[in-house]
Amino acid sequence: MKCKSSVNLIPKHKKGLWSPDEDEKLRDYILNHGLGCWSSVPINAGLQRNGKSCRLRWTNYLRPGLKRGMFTAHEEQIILTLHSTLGNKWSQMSRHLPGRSDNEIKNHWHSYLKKKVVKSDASNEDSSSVSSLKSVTSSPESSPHMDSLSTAGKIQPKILFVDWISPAIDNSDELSVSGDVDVIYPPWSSQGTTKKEGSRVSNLNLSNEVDMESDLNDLIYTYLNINDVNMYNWDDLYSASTTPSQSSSRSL
DNA sequence: AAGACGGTCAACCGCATTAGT
DNA sequence: GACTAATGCGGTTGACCGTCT
Repeated sequence: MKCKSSVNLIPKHKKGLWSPDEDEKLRDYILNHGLGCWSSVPINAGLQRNGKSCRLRWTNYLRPGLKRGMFTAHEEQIILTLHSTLGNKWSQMSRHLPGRSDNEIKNHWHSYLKKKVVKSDASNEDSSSVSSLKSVTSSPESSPHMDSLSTAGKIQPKILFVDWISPAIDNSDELSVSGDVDVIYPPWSSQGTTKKEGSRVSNLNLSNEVDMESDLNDLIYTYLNINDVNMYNWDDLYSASTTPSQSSSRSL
């Protein structure tokens, strides 16, 4: 945990909005060196920021795979479901919404969803919409997207960031979905760097481990609702995580 | 046209937790 | 076990922008 960095060498830390130049420095540094000690990142990257600020900027804005843009109705439903069971556990929610940062979910909740819920509760306390939401949220495993996922004929995802998979799942090399899925272990992935040495695309044949199924299915269902893959920063992803010949999912 | 107001979002702050010494 | 520093997390702030009056 401790990091032998020369934090004291930093005279003062810049605050406020990030400039494009700063973004580029941070992105270039992480893509080239991977994630290590955040306190040393600004020094090595030539930024007058503290490590905390760099981490936030990376996770909320620069990290490849971030979706950005409007939340879909499905994503909002997931947030409502999770919030009713987890409360204000934004980081836990973000694990169920690949491509969304905890900050993004939190902001969307405070700016929109919270009011929506309040309005809904006030207008129809005994309405079916409220009761249906509560019935959905009584058990995380019984969420509507989980139910519909079990139906046949769904398109399978072709590619997943390892960061989108919970650490619990990633403890095994075998993942519990049917078919082939490309799991990407990019150099910035804390989960992937040690196990896969980064910069690899692993084409995994997935097995049927029941105890892992629900979490991964949840994740995949979310993925299936992504309509426009171009909203992802695929260029950054592939340039950093693969060599051109390895991009088996390039056709996505 | 311009000021007020409200909504959104990026970023900061402070506390809690984790992990090394 | 105590101390210390790094990191994670949630709450809050402030800048910006669009709409309203």
